[in-house]
Amino acid sequence: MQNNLTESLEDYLLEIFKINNEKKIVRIKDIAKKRHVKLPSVVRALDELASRKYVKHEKYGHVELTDYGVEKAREIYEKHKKIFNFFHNILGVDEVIAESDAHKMEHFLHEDSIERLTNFTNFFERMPKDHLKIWHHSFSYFMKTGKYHDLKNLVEGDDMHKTKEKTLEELDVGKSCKIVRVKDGIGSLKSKLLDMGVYPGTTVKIEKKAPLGDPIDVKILGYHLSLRNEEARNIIVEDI
Amino acid sequence: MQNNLTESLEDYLLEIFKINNEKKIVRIKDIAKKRHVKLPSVVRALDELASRKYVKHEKYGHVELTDYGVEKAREIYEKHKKIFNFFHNILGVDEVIAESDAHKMEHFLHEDSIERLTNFTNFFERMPKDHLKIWHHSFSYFMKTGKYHDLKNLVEGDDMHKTKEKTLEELDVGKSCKIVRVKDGIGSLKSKLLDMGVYPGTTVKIEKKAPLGDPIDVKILGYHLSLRNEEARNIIVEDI
DNA sequence: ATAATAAGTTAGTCTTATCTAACAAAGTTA
DNA sequence: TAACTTTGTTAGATAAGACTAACTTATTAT
Repeated sequence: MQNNLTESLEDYLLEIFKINNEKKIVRIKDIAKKRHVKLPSVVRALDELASRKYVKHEKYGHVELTDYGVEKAREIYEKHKKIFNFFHNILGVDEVIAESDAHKMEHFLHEDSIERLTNFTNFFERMPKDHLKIWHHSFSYFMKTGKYHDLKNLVEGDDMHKTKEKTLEELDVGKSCKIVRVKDGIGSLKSKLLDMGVYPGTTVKIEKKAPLGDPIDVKILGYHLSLRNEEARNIIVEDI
Repeated sequence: MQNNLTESLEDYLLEIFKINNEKKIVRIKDIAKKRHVKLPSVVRALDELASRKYVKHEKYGHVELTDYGVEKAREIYEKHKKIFNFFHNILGVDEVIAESDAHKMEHFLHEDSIERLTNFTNFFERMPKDHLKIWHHSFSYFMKTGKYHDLKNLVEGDDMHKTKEKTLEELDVGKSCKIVRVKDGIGSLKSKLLDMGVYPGTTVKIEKKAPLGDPIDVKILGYHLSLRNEEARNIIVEDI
């Protein structure tokens, strides 16, 4: 009957909070399904949460969060989102992986670490496009070569536009373009695209892009596709 | 007798590895002290580790890592260092906090997340000083003001060291300030101002500012002047 | 060299978090 | 409304990881 929650109980609390925001009624079965546990485990956890005043739960009735419970759940949720955003939006970690990593970290990561992570995220997410482009370019150049571009060139844009050939990698979010050709680069990208019916001339739109990393979300022929930088680099495009 | 380690067992293994690198002999007591547990807990853990072939341990004798154990420990240690470096060296999280956060993360953080974190860390740690300075400046300016410096100004390095330097563009409506200098920027701004008798030291007041951009109405020496953003950006000012 | 102290071990307990099996209440359908 | 299905509960088991108490072996100091 102590008052601090274990990781497991925090997970239950958060799950209840999430279900509550989707459906009206929170059922034991739903919680069990989401947490991948059996019903009795949920019941046990609810007893614990109820004894600590985070939830109300009458036998055979539905589950309700107390105000205190909502507050706590929201706190955890905020942490989760901040951590997730950093790993997914900034670092470009795959959505599923970032979810699962953040889900663990949300329980213990020091608030100072989270704050700094958040500052970082904000810095990149609110950055004007031209700034962002330079950082992005500089980073991917570093990843490719281990070197750094001369900054003046970068800012003046010399380096970025001198080659006539534009690749999908360089395209900005929201922009559409036409595929010119696909280089035979990594793996089976070319055949993968051909299978999808993507030929020169097909229009591609950049949906999402992590500031300093993969992946790039694109839309082609109605499909959503997640490309790695190395892949996007092999797709030559032109403006429409 | 399964072969994958729990977080707790990984911690024991890592601790043995660390002690081994400091002292010759690894004693149960040392492990217990480092891990803040009692002796029997260590003995139990060692039994487990021994049954999985990570350590050798004869009754009442000292503890030794197998080659396999060293390999595994080193793996964990590497992860730890990478995560720690990011949080401490890049984000600037306090050493103790970063240690403890990394110590938790090292057990589960997905290798892709770690790789991206590491790339990021390398990108910053190997960055030439002038790049880094700009980056740093840009970030701290963002933290202070929520805004972004003009990149060209940053790269030209004119105002990098004087964090307090503000341009007229950044000043809020109603505020007054003193002109420090005018950069030779666009067109004939500098000479235009000189013609008006505007020299360093002259007081300027922002009269009006359109919500999302140009022009900026200022009052100098009794004149009303309408400046475009690009012009205002070249006028360095300081608070009075 | 032997008594005292330190270090290590064994056995058994506790807590957390899961599970299965058996039972009970709600809800649904014929 | 009675039978069936779904959902929820209770009781008891198991596993991990810690603990205390009691015991054994090693080390040290007189």
